[in-house]
Amino acid sequence: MARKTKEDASITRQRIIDAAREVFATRGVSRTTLEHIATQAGVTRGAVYWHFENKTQLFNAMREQVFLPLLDRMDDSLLDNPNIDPLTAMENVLKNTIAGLESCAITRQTYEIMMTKCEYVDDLSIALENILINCQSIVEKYISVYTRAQKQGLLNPQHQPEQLAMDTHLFFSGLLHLWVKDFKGTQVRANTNAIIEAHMQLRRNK
Amino acid sequence: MARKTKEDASITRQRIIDAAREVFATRGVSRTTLEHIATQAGVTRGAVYWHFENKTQLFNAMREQVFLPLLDRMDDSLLDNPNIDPLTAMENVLKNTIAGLESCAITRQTYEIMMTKCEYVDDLSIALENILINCQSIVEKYISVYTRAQKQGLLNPQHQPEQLAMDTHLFFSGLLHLWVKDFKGTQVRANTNAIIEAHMQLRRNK
DNA sequence: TTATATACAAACAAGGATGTATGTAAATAT
DNA sequence: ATATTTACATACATCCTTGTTTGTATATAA
Repeated sequence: MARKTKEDASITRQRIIDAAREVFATRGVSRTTLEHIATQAGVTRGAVYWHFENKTQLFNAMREQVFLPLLDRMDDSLLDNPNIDPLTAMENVLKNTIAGLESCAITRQTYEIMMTKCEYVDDLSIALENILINCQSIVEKYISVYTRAQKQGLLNPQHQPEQLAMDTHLFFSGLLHLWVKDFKGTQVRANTNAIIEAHMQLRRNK
Repeated sequence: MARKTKEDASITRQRIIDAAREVFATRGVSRTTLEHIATQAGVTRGAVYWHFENKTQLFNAMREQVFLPLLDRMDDSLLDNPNIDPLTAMENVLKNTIAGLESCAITRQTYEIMMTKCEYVDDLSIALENILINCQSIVEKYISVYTRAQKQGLLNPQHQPEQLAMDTHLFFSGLLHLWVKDFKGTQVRANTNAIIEAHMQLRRNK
């Protein structure tokens, strides 16, 4: 074989990441060998070792491609809409996140891997810590939204933004988990929107 | 070495299960070898293979020791208390489940393994299906509790039992996940009871 | 009391998986 | 035009891990 141009190389790199995601999703991270990934990507292990130090670094690259952009989009939807009411904005964010899972196989596979097909020990436990840190910032965003809603009189007055934010975070975290695990669609996938609407309705001032 | 009596053998079997749980919790299921487990239990792999077909069967035995009794206790607390009001009963069940995690290292380790230290592929994916089935029955129990609460006029009248049940299930599922992952205690472990109380308060008629 | 099944330990065989080292042809720098 | 990287493929050595087989001392049954 011949040496590739820089552009070709970055394509190869991306194909290795895509291959890793696909094999991870079917075999689990631990049972996946670099040989599996290389074959799926149409290269040899030499190429994988050229682009990535080891399986963990490849895993991290795969994860970051999906989760880093995710937080950015959330900022855009939640914070930059002064014309729409905060509770509806939040409802839309939750619905759109699920819609993103439905429409994008890459996102779906990555969530599936992170939730049910990897073990957070040793080097991978850092990924879990990062997820925890993201949770912090998500809850803070929820708080700011509920605070705005409260100021606009949209909230049921006996509830506090901090409590509502944590409740929503736990609710949505549970929803994501069950959505991913319920791949047959019998429990939540069929009526996710109604579930989200009911959750938000609990908060609204009548 | 000598042959043990039946009682001795069942002790050995239990020690292997305990050893498996401990090693699983620190190294993850995949990276744990039967040699690790045997050493931790003070036996050789021969003993492990005598009592269990393979690692998967050992994993299932470990899991069932914690999760089968769990559902029973939930039945007792939720269904057999006609004197206490349903919403308070549910609040107590949620609080007690968390308290059980705090007080019992075996339960805690098992949850940790099931949530962050095993990969649900191949033979282990059956465990995930079982979890899903349990979710179904848990939601049904929640529905019956909320229905009783509704009949007693305890519920905010605009909410329906089915919606509340699913919302509570997702909330508590998320809470369990975050509780387990937040082993440093900065996010939820410190104030779990307040979070549960706030969740139930959202439902109560004023 | 003898035969058999039990509860393991120890030894064996075989197949991966990983990391590294080496080879190499072409792109790119000089 | 030549030298040097680059982007891989190929080959190698090592280390587990697993499953199975064999050995064995002793409960237990008959």
